[in-house]
Amino acid sequence: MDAASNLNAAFSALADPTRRAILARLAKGEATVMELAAPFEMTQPAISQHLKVLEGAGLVVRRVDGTKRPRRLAKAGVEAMDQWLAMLRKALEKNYDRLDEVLASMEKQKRGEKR
Amino acid sequence: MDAASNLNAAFSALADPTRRAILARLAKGEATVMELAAPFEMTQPAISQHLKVLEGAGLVVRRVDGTKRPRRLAKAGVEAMDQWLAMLRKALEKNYDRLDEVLASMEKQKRGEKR
DNA sequence: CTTGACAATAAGTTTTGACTTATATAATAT
DNA sequence: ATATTATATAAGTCAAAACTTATTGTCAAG
Repeated sequence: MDAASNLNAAFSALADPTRRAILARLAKGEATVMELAAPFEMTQPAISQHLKVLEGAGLVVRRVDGTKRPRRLAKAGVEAMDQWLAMLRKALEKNYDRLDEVLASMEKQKRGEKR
Repeated sequence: MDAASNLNAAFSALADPTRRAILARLAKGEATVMELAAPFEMTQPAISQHLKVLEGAGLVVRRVDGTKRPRRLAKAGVEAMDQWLAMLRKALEKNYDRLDEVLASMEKQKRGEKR
């Protein structure tokens, strides 16, 4: 479970639109498998499998409540991706070519911010 | 090219460690295909194919210089992912009441393993 | 103790992805 | 023109992903 494999798992988890939709739903609060499955045309096992992927990526955690297994968002995975993307973002801010630079600073001035 | 398919492409592009390494290299500045291929044991066509994926995701752009086709980072894709992740991050910050965590750890302890 | 609801797992199918080798194109140098 | 360098495309292979249906495990209610 090194950092790279976490990123593999996390980014590839988000590559699937169903899983992004599940996360978006969970961003509103805890939900059971059935609740998560409802909006989709997929079967319940399919959703369970997606959830397994999301858990493996550290993006979601499971709780036990009777026969239910409500899920909620987990910080771990989101933070890992966030940090990696921050690296790219930083590089983009630093390396942009002249044109980008001019355009970017013009944009920023509109908001009263200066780099 | 709607927003969702951009996200599909962008996240799935980042799911591959070779492609993340390519992006990390490009974060240091423009590079040709051969330069990008050098650190890997893969063949040149494999790298060209990875670059095609990255371009499709709007993460990388191509320039023409003689027979060379140097690549550099592009903002578009990074920003799209960034915004999506921001949504999750926000949800996590919002839901980060200690109550959730306390409940979670209580559940965990209560799990007394009865068969 | 049986039943029904909730969820996970198994096994099979079909797409999709990441490579390979071989070949093609395009600009540059000889 | 021909060769060389840089890259792209084509075609095929193999593994992994995303589903499906069928089945199983587990709890809680009657």
